[in-house]
Amino acid sequence: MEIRILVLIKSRKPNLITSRWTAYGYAINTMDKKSPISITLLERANGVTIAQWVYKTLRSAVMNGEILPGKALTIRGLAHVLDVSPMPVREAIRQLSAENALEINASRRVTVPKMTALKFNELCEARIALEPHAAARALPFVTPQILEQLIDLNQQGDQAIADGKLDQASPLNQAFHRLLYSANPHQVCLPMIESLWLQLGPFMRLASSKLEEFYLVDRHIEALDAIKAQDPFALQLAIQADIREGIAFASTPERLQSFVDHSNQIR
Amino acid sequence: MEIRILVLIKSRKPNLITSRWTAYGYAINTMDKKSPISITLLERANGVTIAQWVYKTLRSAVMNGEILPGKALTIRGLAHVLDVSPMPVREAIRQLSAENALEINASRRVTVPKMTALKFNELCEARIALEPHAAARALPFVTPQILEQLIDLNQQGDQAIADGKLDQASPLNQAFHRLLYSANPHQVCLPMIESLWLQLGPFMRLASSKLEEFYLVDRHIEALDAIKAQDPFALQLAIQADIREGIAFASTPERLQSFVDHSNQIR
DNA sequence: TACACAGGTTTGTGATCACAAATAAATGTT
DNA sequence: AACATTTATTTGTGATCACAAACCTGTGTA
Repeated sequence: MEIRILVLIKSRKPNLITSRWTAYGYAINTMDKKSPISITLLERANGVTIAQWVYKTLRSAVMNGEILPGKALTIRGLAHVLDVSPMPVREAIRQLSAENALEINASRRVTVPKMTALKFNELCEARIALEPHAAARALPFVTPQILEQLIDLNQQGDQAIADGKLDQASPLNQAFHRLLYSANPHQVCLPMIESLWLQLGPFMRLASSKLEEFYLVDRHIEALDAIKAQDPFALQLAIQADIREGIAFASTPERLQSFVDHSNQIR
Repeated sequence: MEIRILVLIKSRKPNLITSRWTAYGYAINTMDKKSPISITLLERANGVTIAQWVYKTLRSAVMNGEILPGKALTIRGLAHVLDVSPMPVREAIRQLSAENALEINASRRVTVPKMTALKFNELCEARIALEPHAAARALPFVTPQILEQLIDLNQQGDQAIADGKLDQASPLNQAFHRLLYSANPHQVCLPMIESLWLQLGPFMRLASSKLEEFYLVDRHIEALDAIKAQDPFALQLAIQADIREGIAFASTPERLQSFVDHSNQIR
């Protein structure tokens, strides 16, 4: 049962009436006091444990910027939203914090980390240190079949952009990179690269929401050419250029700072 | 109570007597049937949660090669050894597997991953891609105080080697690198680098146990000189050389393979 | 001797509960 | 009106339990 009434209540948050008594539309039912977290639920495949499903769901929510940086997440709150017990949520949170996708502060509160301009630079430079390397190490293992899949993914990405389906472009871009790097059967960099993507993801999403027009560019053609030519150096250059141009919206420190402010200001 | 008797028992493992009945010194007490996992317990600092303590303890056990690659770990078994409930062990295992220090196979069995020659190469090349980069990014932030601490750590390391305390050398070497990289206040690479160390750790320990004499060399002097000169390129070269020489015991594919075989053969 | 099968046991998973710490809210004081 | 204090609530942590799946081990069969 939920009763919504307009009532004068005390609060620390100053308002127009007095500094102590403010008008609020307040739900008596304590259930509604909980902060309005809403995340898109993924489909739960067969044979997947609840903990894994919670992990993937939370991961995609973070990646897509559905959880605002700085917002406190609670185990019970998430468990309630996801309609599971707190147990799998605990494990998922622990796993995500190990990947630096979530932050656990000293008093054990869980948040999506806030972005700073300097941290953004560090993350991008780390990508540039790792991804061209991973690409070059994978190059000898790219079979014609994989090359074909890469070409296909690239075309899908171009098509998505042409159709204005910008929300599909980023996952397709990631799929392109992931497929290339994982051609290497002894790949050890991919988890680290995914962690970097995960840390950049929410910011990219929130920042791009500020752009009226968001021109997506990539250097996949050059990368594919380098693969065909089995030229590791050209491939590294293409991947590096691809990364740098993907963050061109932060071309100057001032623009980057304005995006950072924007992504942290949203309430 | 433990009773050890020599008894003929059936077993799948063929032996000299018949293929089905073998002689075993067998402990009747079922408690002793459990695999003999023994790990050194770390001290539990004040205010540290049990889960964190379990995490650190397991982490150091993996790093020091106390748990043999391929050996199945059970939550209850570890909980019994560590004298805690299964709950914190679950969280620690989940965290370590997210850092690729432990492997969870399809049927949810937890093991320390086995090393292969190719994976070893990948891990080392990943270190070389990341660590010089992290060093160069940290260089502008190395204060005179940090430089002093680095010099001190280097001397401690040299002293440990001179005193034959080889078990102290590796942690001191890691501390040197860690301190350098973490001079950068916006460091994002360190968790990834630590993950690489963690994956290499058990193998390095098991491999070095095969060496009668294990000459430890480092290029810390060159690194310190480069820091003093604020020369990022020289620093990168020094770190790269430091890493490469640290794995010189695997100088040829054949030698590496023999170490891999050895580290996986131990029972 | 090799393989399949059946039993008993162990194991991971997920739910629930108790408790102390942390947070939030209300009250008191200046 | 601002700050300190008390009270109430929420929260993370860790323990215990139930259950199904996986595993081990001995037995039967070809």
